[in-house]
Amino acid sequence: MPRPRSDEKRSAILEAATRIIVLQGLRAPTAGIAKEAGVANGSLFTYFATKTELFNHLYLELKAEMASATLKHLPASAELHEQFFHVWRNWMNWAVSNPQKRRALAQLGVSDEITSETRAAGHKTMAPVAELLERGRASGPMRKAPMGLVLALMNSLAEATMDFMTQDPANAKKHSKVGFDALWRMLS
Amino acid sequence: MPRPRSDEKRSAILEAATRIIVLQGLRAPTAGIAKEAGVANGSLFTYFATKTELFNHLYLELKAEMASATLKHLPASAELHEQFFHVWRNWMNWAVSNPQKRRALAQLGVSDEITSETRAAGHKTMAPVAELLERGRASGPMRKAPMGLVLALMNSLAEATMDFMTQDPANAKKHSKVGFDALWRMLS
DNA sequence: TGATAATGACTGATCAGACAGACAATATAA
DNA sequence: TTATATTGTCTGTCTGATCAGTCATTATCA
Repeated sequence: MPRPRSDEKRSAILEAATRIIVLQGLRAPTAGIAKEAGVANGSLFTYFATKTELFNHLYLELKAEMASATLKHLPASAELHEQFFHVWRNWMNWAVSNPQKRRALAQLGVSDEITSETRAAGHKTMAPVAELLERGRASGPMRKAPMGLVLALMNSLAEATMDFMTQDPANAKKHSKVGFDALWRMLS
Repeated sequence: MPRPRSDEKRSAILEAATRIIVLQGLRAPTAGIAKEAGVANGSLFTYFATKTELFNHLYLELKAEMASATLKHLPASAELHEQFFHVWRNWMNWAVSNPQKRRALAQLGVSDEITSETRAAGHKTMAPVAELLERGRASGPMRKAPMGLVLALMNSLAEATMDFMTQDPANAKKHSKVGFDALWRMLS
């Protein structure tokens, strides 16, 4: 039997890619990613057949991690407003605590190297948040608006709030509150 | 006098760049942009010293055009709500009527080839909208929130609404209304 | 004719991915 | 147990393709 394919190296490559993407963008040479991961240039291609495949895996991994953090300890039986705020706070906390991962995710999300399948899979991970939103608007002024639009509006508020928190971390908590209140006013 | 450097060719290059960026992204070869503009690839560099300079000029040009369209026929003496809605409608109309320019602008906006000077100049063109927003929030629940955050939130709602309108043009007008009402609820 | 604009073949640099062999880990045979 | 064969992973040098920008030459004006 040969040496087993190491999951640690796989992770090392994904983490290295995150760091390098933040510093150099998606145009960064694969050689740099491999070096940062402490792996030979050619080895990278034994884990991911192409650069594009690496990017797609990284996108999904980051998206899934974000969703997982966002949904942690969701109080299933609480008031909707409280559930929503819990999710929002988790979401914002993840963003401020992981600015690099978020930056990389943003770059990947804009790139056309990410396939629509990967995007779809990524959206799926946030489905529980969409459900929450669905309940939130059901009785409010947006009850007749298309769900897709409402989702897009919420997402955009979240992203804008995260940007602002990251840029001014000292007042992050206040900004998070402002963002959430804005969202809630929008919904009800 | 020598032959004057043609403004028409300059514009042709900028328009060609817009089209090519939409189709191929910012990595598109300059040769392709030159060809699309009906100009030799070397000539491109008599108008713009580097690819980066071309991108910066294009960014500003597009931003300025958007601002100009947005502020057209602003009814200076009307109610704030009406002024605001007027601006919003112009803004959304420009976006739906110029999806390519908007796409190109989005790609440029995310790129790190655009300098902070260029960005600052771009923001300046939308300053009147910022003023309007300033008045809009002055009496509402966001009166104590940082202006930068309020601006970012408005922008994010606008972008999300534009995306949705572009994606479903048949109902663009309805979506525009939903977006604006959401913004207004957020502000007051 | 003198001055600048325009041209397009060319170059030097860059990089994704290929490839041929090295190596670690086991399996088998005596 | 020791020696050898077999396996698939890992390596890092190499290559073919790509592209931004150059430059010697030509075209176009006053």
